[in-house]
Amino acid sequence: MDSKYLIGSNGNARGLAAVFPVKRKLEPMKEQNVIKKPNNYSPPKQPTQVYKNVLANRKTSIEQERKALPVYHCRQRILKELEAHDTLLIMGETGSGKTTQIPQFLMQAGYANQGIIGITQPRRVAAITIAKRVAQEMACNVGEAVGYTVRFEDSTTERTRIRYLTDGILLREAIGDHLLRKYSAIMLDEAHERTVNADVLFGIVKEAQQERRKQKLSKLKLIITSATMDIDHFGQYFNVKGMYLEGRTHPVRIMHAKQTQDDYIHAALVTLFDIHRNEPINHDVLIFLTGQEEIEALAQQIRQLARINNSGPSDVRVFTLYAQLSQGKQLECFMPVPANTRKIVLATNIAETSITIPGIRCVIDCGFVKQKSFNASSGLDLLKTVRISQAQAWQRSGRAGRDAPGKCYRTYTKQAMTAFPSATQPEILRANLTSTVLQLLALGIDCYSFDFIDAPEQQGVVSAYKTLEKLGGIKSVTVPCITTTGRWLAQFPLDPRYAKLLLSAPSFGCMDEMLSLVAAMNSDNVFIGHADKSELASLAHAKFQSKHGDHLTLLKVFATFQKIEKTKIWCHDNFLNIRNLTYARNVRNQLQEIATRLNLAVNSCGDNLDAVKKCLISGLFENIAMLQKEGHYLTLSGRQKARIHPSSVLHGKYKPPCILFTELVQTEQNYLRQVTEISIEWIEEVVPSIKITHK
DNA sequence: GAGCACTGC
Repeated sequence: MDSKYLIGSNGNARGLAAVFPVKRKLEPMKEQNVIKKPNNYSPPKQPTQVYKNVLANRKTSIEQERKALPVYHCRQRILKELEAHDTLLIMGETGSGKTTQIPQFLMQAGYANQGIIGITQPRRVAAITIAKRVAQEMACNVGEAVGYTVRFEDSTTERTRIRYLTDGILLREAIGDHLLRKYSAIMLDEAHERTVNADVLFGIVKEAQQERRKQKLSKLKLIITSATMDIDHFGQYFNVKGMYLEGRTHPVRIMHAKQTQDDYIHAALVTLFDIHRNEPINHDVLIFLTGQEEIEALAQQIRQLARINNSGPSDVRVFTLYAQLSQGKQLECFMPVPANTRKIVLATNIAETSITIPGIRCVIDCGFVKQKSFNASSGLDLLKTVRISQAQAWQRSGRAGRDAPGKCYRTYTKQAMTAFPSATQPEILRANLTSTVLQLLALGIDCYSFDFIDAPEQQGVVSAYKTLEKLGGIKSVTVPCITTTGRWLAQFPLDPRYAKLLLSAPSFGCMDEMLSLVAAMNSDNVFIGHADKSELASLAHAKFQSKHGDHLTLLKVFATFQKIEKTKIWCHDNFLNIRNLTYARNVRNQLQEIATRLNLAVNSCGDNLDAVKKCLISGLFENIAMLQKEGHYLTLSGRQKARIHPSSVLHGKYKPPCILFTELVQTEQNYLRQVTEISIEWIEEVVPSIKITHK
């Protein structure tokens, strides 16, 4: 092996290696943002009877565990601060117990007497598992005093006082009631993740709080919890000072590369084998990489090298971990490995927050991540490998210290890291805003004046308004005003362009088909393409191919899936992703419920599939491209040069003169993903405002 | 003739 990359973990660096222990510094709390004590403050009520019963039933071992949590000792202080201030900002480190304990403190203090306590989470699984844990602590069943609400699943009852929910659900609820009247307290957990939903919620809860004060309604208490990085920003926005909660994690020693590495995969590989030679065999390794292909390739390489080289004292077991992997394969990395074997997990940033693998003592961080961003002027989606942020680097290294002291090897220099952005850019600054803008309008809020913690660029907002105007959802771009159509569009948990497809489908006579297609388009790729089994897979997929293009192919797959009984075997035999198809089924059911509520006729076009294709134009009229004589396509709006993506059924075959596409993505080139042939004449027929200039 | 990170309603 090339020795210039070797890491000497004992400090005698050779090449890449170098030992630079780095301590994470905590910024001292700033006091300038202290809020004044409100004058109309009333002390909370006494504990409810429900809670007294709960206390009586609580098991002592759980009680001991609770007392050991760092947050437990801050109970009085948290309650006191919350009495004095309506908003509380808590910097809670991993393992502080904030998410499970603070809601219980609030309930105990009587905050759940006139309204419930809501805690938002960025992820479904988190909302569910935390609710279950807290129910256990309170010796009740989920759905009694404690419950959760996530999409497709609501465990709460009228008895529920503490409710864990995803931020998306709370945002939906806000559309129904801007003042969030059913809540007496809301905790926005993991605020530093800065999801689009959370960013919008910040503004909404802030306004709800002010408005309730103005209307002399019951108070809305807010607790924002975040990791340490962005705390000043939150402090200024909410006009409060932060409170620090220590965590319970172990120290992680950080090692940076001594020299710049131009091949981070190779650097990771060499580092791994160095760890394997020098570290105790029971220290498991987690390697952060950027994507599926990279992960599978490196996994192969490691397995081979381990076999040939036998370089280490013992064996290795390699696991891969990324979102598209089946549930079963994902769970494999949780299984214990035989003695004298090292567990090596190659993961995307799914292992950064979503999945925690026990036993990890070493992390190798390549310093890159694949990130999606949206360019409003070209309508281009960019999926690029970019540098991670410094915050992300710390998050990754922390994964080595969950169970015991650990080590983190960074395949980039300490110097290089200073050039990394300090925090990941909030998603709202790089997302397509059509959906967000409409949701805000449904709330009666104009995006131009909304109090964003970080306002998106004007251009993105304007282009979102323009799209909404073309969809018939708003009246004017300069002074946007939501229409009845707009209100209907906002009813669907979909991109407004997809929602439009459902609103227009009845008049094309293809609602049944469109419900299925939109549901399927909303789920991730249903086709499984194996590198080693590609011939078998494409043979299986060929059965579903429609000459019209990818949309009707997808529809055929989903329709067959809906009819089949033994879905598991069928999906396996046909190289289809059962998880994504099942998700599509759930989405379809939800969409159909909403359609029924809106009195939309569920009609079917049978074999007249032109109806489906025409209907697609009604929402995706911005996604049309024309074939040029040079052989590439040019998008109608945005005038981008692009080619049909190789994954398309229309790729490499006859090139239709006019196509409709789902997405324009830039990777190495511009690609049109999911395409369908349409007639040029249909465009003006379906959307009269679009004029096609020939040649 | 190339390849898509991660969430969520």
